[in-house]
Amino acid sequence: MRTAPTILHLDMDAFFAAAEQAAKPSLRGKAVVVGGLGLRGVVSTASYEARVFGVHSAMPMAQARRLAPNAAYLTPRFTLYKEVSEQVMGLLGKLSPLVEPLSLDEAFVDLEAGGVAADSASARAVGERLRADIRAVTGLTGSVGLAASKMLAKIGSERAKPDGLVLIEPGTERALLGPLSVRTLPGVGPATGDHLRRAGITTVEEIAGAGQDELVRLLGKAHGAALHAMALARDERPVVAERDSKSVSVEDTYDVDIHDRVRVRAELARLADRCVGRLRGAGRSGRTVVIKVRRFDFSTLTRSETLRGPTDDPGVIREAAARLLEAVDTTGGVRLLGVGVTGLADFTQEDLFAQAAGERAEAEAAALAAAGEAVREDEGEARPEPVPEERHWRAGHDVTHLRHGAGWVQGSGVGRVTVRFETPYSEPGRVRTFLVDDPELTLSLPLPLVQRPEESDESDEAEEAEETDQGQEQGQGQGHRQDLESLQVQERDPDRGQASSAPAIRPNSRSGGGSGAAPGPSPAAGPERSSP
DNA sequence: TCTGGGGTCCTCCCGCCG
DNA sequence: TCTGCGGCGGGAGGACCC
Repeated sequence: MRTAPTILHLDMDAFFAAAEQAAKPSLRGKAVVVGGLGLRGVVSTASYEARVFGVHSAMPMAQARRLAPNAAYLTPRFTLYKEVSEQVMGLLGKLSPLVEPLSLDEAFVDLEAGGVAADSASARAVGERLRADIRAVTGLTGSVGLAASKMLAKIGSERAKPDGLVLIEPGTERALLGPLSVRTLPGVGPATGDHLRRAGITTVEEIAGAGQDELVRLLGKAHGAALHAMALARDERPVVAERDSKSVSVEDTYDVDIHDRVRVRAELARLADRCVGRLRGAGRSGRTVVIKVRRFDFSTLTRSETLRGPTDDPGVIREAAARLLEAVDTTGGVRLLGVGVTGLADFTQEDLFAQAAGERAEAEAAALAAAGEAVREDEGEARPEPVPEERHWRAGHDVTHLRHGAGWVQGSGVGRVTVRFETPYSEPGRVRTFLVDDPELTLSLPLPLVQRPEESDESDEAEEAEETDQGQEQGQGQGHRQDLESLQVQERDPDRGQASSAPAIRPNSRSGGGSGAAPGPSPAAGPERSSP
């Protein structure tokens, strides 16, 4: 048990939403909600301004829209978040060789392994410097918790939010934890919380008082014992820098339930191919194939099959998934399908054969590899993507217009796309509306949130890059050019602008696509949010 | 109101085997 | 030959986390 607060937990504040606000000057200080905009989407992150209305993570998007109709609704831009995350993780890496990322916006750092003196003043100084560095490098704020264990460091950062630092002095842990809700402890979710409540246990000190035997009786061996230890502030889990993943899976929720069995089979095959793509991308293979089916009534079932050896062969995984589906009743419709692989290895059954059987088998393995390549080419064809990805005007995504410069998609629908022209370094910009197949409009890469001095002429470069893409874009756009005569370029006052209120039309039926709602300014949000 | 996607870990059950 | 038992792997589901 450590006696000094040498474990640091960093949690970026409302990460996705904050990154969007940094990228889009017109959204700063406004309610911003990032998540799936499809019919069955949920909220990934809500800005603090949106939380005032009761919007929070994991809430159904439809409910969020009712609570905060004037918020800006954006689809996630993982490219941007990953870039910012890498910058942040880079800063953490300077503190210690022992950094355990939990997600894009959260990590533990073992300061002791980084040679930081084991006293509160040193830890606090490191934490404050980190927060300043994060702000300077990314323009965003993060909250820091410092304590002698992971659990307490995490509780610390939670209490520090937003934009703060909390150090839990060794010796004060029990007093701090005691009155807190059982839900504060990691591993206590809605079900366990209910379970404990029915047993008359609602606070951490009541867990501690109940005794380990009672906890084990209530929750089972592993969970009960772990929870009792946590309640006594005992948490010896080390910071682990690298972890091999143990499974790879992909899943899709459909806007409308699928009833057609043939379509279910086709979707499952498509998911199997995507899963193999991810598996191969990670250089892994797997032995157990799992399918997941969520039915119309939200009941979820999984079926799995363990193969004789690990494989990354799309044909094998597709066939296994198809076999597993045969045992599942899908009458009534399915809302979600998934394919996963567990029992991961760094070699395949084919590799083993090759090793064991010498040259002849090696030749076979080569043939198999060639077959794999062929299938990979098939994957592209098999994917039903009649509309090129580039022409999906997803709310929040960056675009460049030949004449108007850099901006982002504010919304789209009925053949129009509304763009606000501004960059992370500009003043709030103006809004203009174009036809969705306007050849002068192209998707572009996210700009860094903080302008680096040597990149001051970056926007020019970005425009040049987009111009190179222009030819392709035009070619792709020819097929579905329509109602050119109705082209209208609408200009709006940047402060009062409201994007088209036309009904949302999703350019493609798969989740993740979609038209954004108009992120008009939300008058109620402003005054209620005092800047930190 | 209507519930994403990608994971991890745990528990329970069952059949097989010695 | 039958039965009981423990270990183990596989399969299914639940809970939780970000």
